[in-house]
Amino acid sequence: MSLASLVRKLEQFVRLSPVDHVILNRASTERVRHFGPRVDIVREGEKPKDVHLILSGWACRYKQLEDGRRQVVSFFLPGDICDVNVFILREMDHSIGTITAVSIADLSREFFDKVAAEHPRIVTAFWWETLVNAAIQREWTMSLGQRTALERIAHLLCEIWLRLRLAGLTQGDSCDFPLTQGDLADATGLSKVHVNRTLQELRAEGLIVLKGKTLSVPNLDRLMRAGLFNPNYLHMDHEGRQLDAVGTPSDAAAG
Amino acid sequence: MSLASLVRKLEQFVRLSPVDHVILNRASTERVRHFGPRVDIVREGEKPKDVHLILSGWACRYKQLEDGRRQVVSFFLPGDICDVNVFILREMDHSIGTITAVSIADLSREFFDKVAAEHPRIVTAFWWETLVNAAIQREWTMSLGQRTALERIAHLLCEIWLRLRLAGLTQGDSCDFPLTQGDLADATGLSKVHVNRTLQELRAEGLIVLKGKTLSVPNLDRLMRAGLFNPNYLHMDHEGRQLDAVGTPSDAAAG
DNA sequence: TGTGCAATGTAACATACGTTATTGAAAACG
DNA sequence: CGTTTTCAATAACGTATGTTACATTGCACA
Repeated sequence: MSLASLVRKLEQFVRLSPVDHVILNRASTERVRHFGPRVDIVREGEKPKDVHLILSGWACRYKQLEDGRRQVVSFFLPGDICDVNVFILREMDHSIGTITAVSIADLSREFFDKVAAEHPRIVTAFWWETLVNAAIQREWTMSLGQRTALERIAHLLCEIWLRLRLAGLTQGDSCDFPLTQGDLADATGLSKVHVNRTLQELRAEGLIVLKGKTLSVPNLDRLMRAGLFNPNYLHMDHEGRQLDAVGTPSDAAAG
Repeated sequence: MSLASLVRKLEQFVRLSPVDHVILNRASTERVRHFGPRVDIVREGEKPKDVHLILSGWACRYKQLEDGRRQVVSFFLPGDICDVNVFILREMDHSIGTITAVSIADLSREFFDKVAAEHPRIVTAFWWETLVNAAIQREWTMSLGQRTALERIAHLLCEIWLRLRLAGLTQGDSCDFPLTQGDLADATGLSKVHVNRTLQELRAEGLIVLKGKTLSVPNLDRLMRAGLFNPNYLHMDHEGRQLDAVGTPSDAAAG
């Protein structure tokens, strides 16, 4: 289904050929699996076999300490690829769990070997994906190390917002937002109670409207300022294309 | 000089051919630069041109907020590669600065293109390096989000210790340790004062001896327990090779 | 071989955030 | 359609860590 999100995202960065499209399309329809919400897709310690492409739904990567302390280390949105080439490692150092119901396509080692040999544009696009994911992880390090609770949450919301927008999953100034306050707590290293307090503060300042499972961001600039958010780490611009162009896919693709 | 550390590290994971050795050797002697301590090698916002291989000395990646808050997001030790393929991005989202005097080799885009086309073993080794760096960044997220000050510092020391040992840079139970308490503070998201308090605590419990620029770890197991350290994320084992084999390079290479 | 600056150490005090507990409101479910 | 469970909200209280300030040590360099 939402192979569209992957292609849209990658094409923001590299122009893919018709053949590239066919390859990606085939890979994402061959071995599809479905999961319910709040379920593990992969567990720490397992041998990684395939690379997972999120077709729909939200998931997360998380780690746990012996005593149960849990940290969400990243979120996966539709169009995200879990870890290009993970299968060269012997075992997973983290788990992947769903937030909502999720559909994934399993991408085999053979698929990546073929891509590496025959589809250089896709290789570049996958490297871009890999480098951006690394940059996101660094930015989370920055957030957890230096940002206050309010800045941290504002920053995370900006990041999710921009990533959803790039994947074509925002409607106007709002989007689906299935994360619970507990999820936000696990991702930001805060307690649930403090996440609650902080969300109220963001609401009180009119920076967000968050109700049910919908988030609205009436003024992205203000939210970005509140979170000391600098979008450079998402590397959404390429070859002179500007961040503002996001949201107008036809223009962007033409660039 | 310390191309040895890179090769030793990579060979822990993939057996490289004699030709691979020649290629790496040439790349790491062609364009070498030297820097003093506490100096920037690359600055946020610049266009990435080359990939940097650390030949000797310690460096770090760091980010800064507008108001000056600074976070070290990773350390580079001899044999580390800064970011395979960064040059596909338009601009750096972080800076790289030296801790000690540092020598680096600049690896060009052409070098990576050539490797990609002709040296599959090196490609695999570079992917391993990339995946391990990602795993380290996730583990830092875990540390900053969930570990207490003492756990955080103990964990970081274990990580550095194992990475140095893999690079062949430990002597018995001690190693060079040029990080100041300020560096540790920037890396762990703690204040300098609290880093000082916490180091005293680690010393008092006999977990570390840290004096001048030398660190000794009399009992790695105990330090690992104090930091809730699980070495799996460093992916130092491969094809049945065990972590214990680290430190006996000839055996390891024979595996 | 001082002399200056950076790094370390210590103390007193401040605070952002955590913990525990309870309640109400939605969802999920049988 | 009630029942159960999860999620959100709020309050009272506790604490790990931050801040400011200053003293001490150690090392680079003149």
